[in-house]
Amino acid sequence: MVDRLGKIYAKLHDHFGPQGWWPADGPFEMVIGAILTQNTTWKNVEKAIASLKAEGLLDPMDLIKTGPDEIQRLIRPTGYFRQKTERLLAISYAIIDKWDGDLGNLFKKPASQARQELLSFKGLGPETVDSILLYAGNKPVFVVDAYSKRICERLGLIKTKDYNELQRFFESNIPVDVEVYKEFHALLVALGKEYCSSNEANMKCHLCPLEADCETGLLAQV
DNA sequence: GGCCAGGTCAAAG
DNA sequence: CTTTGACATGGC
Repeated sequence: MVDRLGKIYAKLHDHFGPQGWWPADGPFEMVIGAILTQNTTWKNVEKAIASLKAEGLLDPMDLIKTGPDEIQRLIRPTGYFRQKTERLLAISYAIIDKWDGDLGNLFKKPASQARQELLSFKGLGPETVDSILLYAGNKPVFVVDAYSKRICERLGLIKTKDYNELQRFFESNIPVDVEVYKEFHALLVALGKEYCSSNEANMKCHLCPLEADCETGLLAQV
């Protein structure tokens, strides 16, 4: 399985090229993006981040000085704007009075401890937290999302839908390397967006190895 | 108009 | 322990 995942990674990298994730100007902006992108297209997140940036609010201290109504208005395009505003404010307060104003202090801790601390926030689940650890903290933590689950299922790589089991599957079958983790996750999203929609009718089956005509597919000979 | 998007939580079954 | 509903906007 180590070998198969390695081949999948190589094929995806050949096909899509380097993804350069996460697109963010600094760790705090990355954290904001991780929260805002929950069940939402990145396109809408870009709008919201641009709005926050235009108001000079991409900083925990400036954010908490702003009224919730104003934040809700600025992030409206990302959906769930009331909940997400709460989450942005909660993490901002934590950065200031728990991590002394610097996310770097969180990332100095062992990954497992930082992970537990982040998971204790309401609204920060495993994917959001692991994205933060990997892309903002450069911790070797593999990020599992809806696409990686679906791709694993359709390729018959592993049956479980459990987050922790899927994460363990990837982490124990690819090299422990932050850059590889980042790139692999981003590549799985790229593949998923194009060829592995949740709606099977939208799948481009010529590239899906589970379909009959997939011999020439991207992953067919893996 | 219906379905989906780089999820998460609380309440049921 | 698994399933379901709520949260919400924008694009196709």
